[in-house]
Amino acid sequence: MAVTIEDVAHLAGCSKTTVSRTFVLPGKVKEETRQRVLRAAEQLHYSPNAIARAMVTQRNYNIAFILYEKHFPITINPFYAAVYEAVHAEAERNGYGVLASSSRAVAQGETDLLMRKRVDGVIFAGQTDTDILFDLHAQGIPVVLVNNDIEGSDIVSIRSDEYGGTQQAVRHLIARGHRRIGMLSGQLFPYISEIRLRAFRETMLREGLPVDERYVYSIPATREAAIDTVTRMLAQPDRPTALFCNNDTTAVGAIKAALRAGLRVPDDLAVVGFDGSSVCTVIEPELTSVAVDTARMGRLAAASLIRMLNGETIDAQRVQLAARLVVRGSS
Amino acid sequence: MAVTIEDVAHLAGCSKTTVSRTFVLPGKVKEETRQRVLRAAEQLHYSPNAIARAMVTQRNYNIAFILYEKHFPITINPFYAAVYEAVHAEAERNGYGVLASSSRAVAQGETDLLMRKRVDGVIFAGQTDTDILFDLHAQGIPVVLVNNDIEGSDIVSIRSDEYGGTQQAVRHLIARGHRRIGMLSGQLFPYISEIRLRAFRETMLREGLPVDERYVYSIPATREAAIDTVTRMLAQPDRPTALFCNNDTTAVGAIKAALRAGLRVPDDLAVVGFDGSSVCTVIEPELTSVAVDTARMGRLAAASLIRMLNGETIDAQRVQLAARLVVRGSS
DNA sequence: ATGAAAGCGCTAACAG
DNA sequence: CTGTTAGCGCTTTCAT
Repeated sequence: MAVTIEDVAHLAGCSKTTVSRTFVLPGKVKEETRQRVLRAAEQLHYSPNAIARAMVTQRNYNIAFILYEKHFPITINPFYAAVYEAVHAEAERNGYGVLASSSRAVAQGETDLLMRKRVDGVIFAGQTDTDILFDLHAQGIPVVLVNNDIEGSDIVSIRSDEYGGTQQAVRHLIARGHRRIGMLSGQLFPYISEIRLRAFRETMLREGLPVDERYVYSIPATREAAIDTVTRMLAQPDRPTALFCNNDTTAVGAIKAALRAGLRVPDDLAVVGFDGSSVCTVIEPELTSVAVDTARMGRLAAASLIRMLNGETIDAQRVQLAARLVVRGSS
Repeated sequence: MAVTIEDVAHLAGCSKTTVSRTFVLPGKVKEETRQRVLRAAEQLHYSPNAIARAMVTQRNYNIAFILYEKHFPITINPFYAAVYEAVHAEAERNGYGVLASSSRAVAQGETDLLMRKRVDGVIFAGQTDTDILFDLHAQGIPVVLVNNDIEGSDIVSIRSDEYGGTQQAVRHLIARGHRRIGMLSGQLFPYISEIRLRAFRETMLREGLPVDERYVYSIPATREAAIDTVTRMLAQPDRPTALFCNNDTTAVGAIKAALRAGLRVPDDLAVVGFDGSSVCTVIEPELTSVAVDTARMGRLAAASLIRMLNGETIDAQRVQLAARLVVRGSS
């Protein structure tokens, strides 16, 4: 039914091997025969069967992008959506396809999804089941971590400067004259939440400002939870004049709560978010946010993985990307 | 290196065939041997190699999701992002992986991405190069269209009720007392834009209201273009009191323009969008929008494709989903 | 109920 | 520079 390498070989009057070579190692074929093969291939609308090729080369040019289930589906999370896009773009540029899935689907006996499909490598974004990680690692399947880090292991990881980003945000608010600054600590996965929270506390302290624990909220990282929390907070007489939120979604919730309470942003309440995701410019006033370079993060993750797939060595095992505060109307 | 079916056969003391059968046709294997094989497989951490399987069955349980380039990357477009998620979920539920790509990548000689990878079927979202479509169709590769329709062909398509949705939106504004209603016609792809524009005009007419052509804008479907356009519109003395926008992105732009001009939404300007995408609840006041059932759209597209892959027949070749106006604060 | 053999379409030694 | 041979790991007739 489908045209195979053999059909092309017949028409071009040569062996399968030569046809194969014209596609894989064009340099090793005489110009004349190469042309003949190419013409035959075109005439027959031949295109090499990647499955058959994968069968023998043991590589199928597909990688998996596994996102921590709480951030799934990808769409819902503007941050990881951006990372995914960058991964996808870099992968496609190198001839790789990307199979996306959630950590839950993977964990549910469907490690098979990874194993069966025989992806060449895997990118884990966000929290990760270490068992699966080591499983893959043991099987020699290259793995790259995004926004996570398994200490003590030699697994490649790409993260951003959580601490420095938070510091910039807090100092910015202080420079704007704020002294009572609260924090919305959305429950992202521990690794991230903890660093941002600690950075907040330490920076406040270092700048000589007290941290009022009544205004440090640990809440689910949803817009709804943020709206509820901030609405209640705004009813307090000595409420903060500024709020640092550990992601954009909760920051948007904070802005909405303030607007609904009839307050002005940033005059009555300044808000800063984290991630620099697409929602920053949807809300009005637009959200000041610590921008993580998600494009670079995804690109680097994919590029590193592909290098490993090619047997090349990785220069940096742990990469930390700079985070940069982008000031907009909300502060 | 990797454990194969043969290793399992040895350990279980049977032939490869029997091992294969325990996984594919468990009913055709004696309970006792089945157990023995299963135990051996588990012990060896065996998992069938999908590539080898694909090689012989000629199916690799991967489908492609091709999005019209102008809507790419998926992230950027909250509408198609939602469709993609639903496609992905339904596919995964059925053991299929999804390879996403843009129509541009596909068109650029890289039809191969589809051909080489030998996906079992393809979903095209938005505008489509008909040549590629017919190419695939000719090769017997099942295809499903989302938000598009090739008239006169027998290609399965899933769309939503553009006309009815628009009608609901316009009537809603009229019911709210608006008489001077403008329209922001973002340049989506022709098929969609035209229907929504025509529906707007016809509904206004039918309701006995004049369409002031000065306030029917055909603009790029971006937030920026919408902000520019609406900012200028608001400077007109006899400006509309309401605006129907043919997608949410431009509607958000309209709201932002009004707020920046110091106007109140919806009191000074009511805004209605189209799509019911995630941005509706990010902006404040939240956006009234014609909700397209993207979840169902994606699910149906994937389900239909998979049915075709299984050789089953499709009940409905052309499906039109109902659209429903969701009223929020912006009107 | 099970096994032997053939083959899916391709690449990779190894010769020539 | 080109061809021959031997698989990659699995499913599928066809026997038994």
